[in-house]
Amino acid sequence: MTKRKVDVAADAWRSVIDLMQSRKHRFLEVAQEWGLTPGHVQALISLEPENALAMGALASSWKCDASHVTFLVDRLEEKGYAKRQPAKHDRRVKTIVLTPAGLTARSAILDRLYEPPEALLELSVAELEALTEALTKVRLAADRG
Amino acid sequence: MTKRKVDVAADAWRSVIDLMQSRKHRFLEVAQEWGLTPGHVQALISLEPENALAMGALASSWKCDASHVTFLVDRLEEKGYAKRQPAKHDRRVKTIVLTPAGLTARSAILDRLYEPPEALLELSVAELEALTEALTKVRLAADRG
DNA sequence: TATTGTTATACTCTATAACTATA
DNA sequence: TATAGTTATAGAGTATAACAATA
Repeated sequence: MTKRKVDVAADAWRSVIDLMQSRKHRFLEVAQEWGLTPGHVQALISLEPENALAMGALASSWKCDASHVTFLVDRLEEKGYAKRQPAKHDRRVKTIVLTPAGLTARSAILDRLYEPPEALLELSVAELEALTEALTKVRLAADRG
Repeated sequence: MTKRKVDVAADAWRSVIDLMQSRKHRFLEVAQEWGLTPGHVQALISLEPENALAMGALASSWKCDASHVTFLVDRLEEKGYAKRQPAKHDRRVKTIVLTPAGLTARSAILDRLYEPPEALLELSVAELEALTEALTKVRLAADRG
């Protein structure tokens, strides 16, 4: 008896989840290294240098209340990682841009988060390439859907 | 010029992280469906039926303070999903066991969490099997390390 | 006296509601 | 009057410290 594709997919997905679960402390760890809360790390890394957003847009993107965006951005501003920039066309709107220090911190944090587990090196280069290709394909499909 | 293995591994890991990122809302969603906080869901699914632990052991496992374990277990007990069982050998120690309702809830929640994204079906069965095999290998290596 | 777990309390994170400034 | 963001405030979640019961 052969498995149906959905069951094979379920096995594969379960392996992804279980692997992530075993690494879930990493995020908290990185936040502590930088003296930030996990929420502030999440905020900092989602501030894209080439696509500065306004407070309101951040609230939607982060799926939280506008008042909480104020709270998060306040701390990032205190840390010198971001600053509010009133928009030219409408002075109510404030765009959040990363400072040079913020850019540096953000990319250092991303490096730490993307740091692969040692165990990944047990795979061959061919297996690693196949893995990347497969998961990228899935993510692109997910983004479309 | 060919890439070094560590760089290929970094690409692979990044693809895992990015994929998970795109699904991070799922956990919160499931928690809401069950009228639980994410913390309580995390607690419930980590209570293994075949390996009941005491409060103190849960505090280490969950990397939180003992007083917070009290808080979490209180809610699970109120919901009827778990109960405290004073240990025979030392009546200070309380072992937390899942009730029948807790067992049912736990496995239903796990089913929801393990539910694969539609997009995974874009991969062939062979690709899915390779994915599972590779990630399982990594996780086993990580557990050893 | 030392240890397991709880209670009292305070601090952090997050949301809701009232407010200010601009449009 | 409506909208962008902030301030005041209250509710969860989490920790620290003092405590009770048992060892």
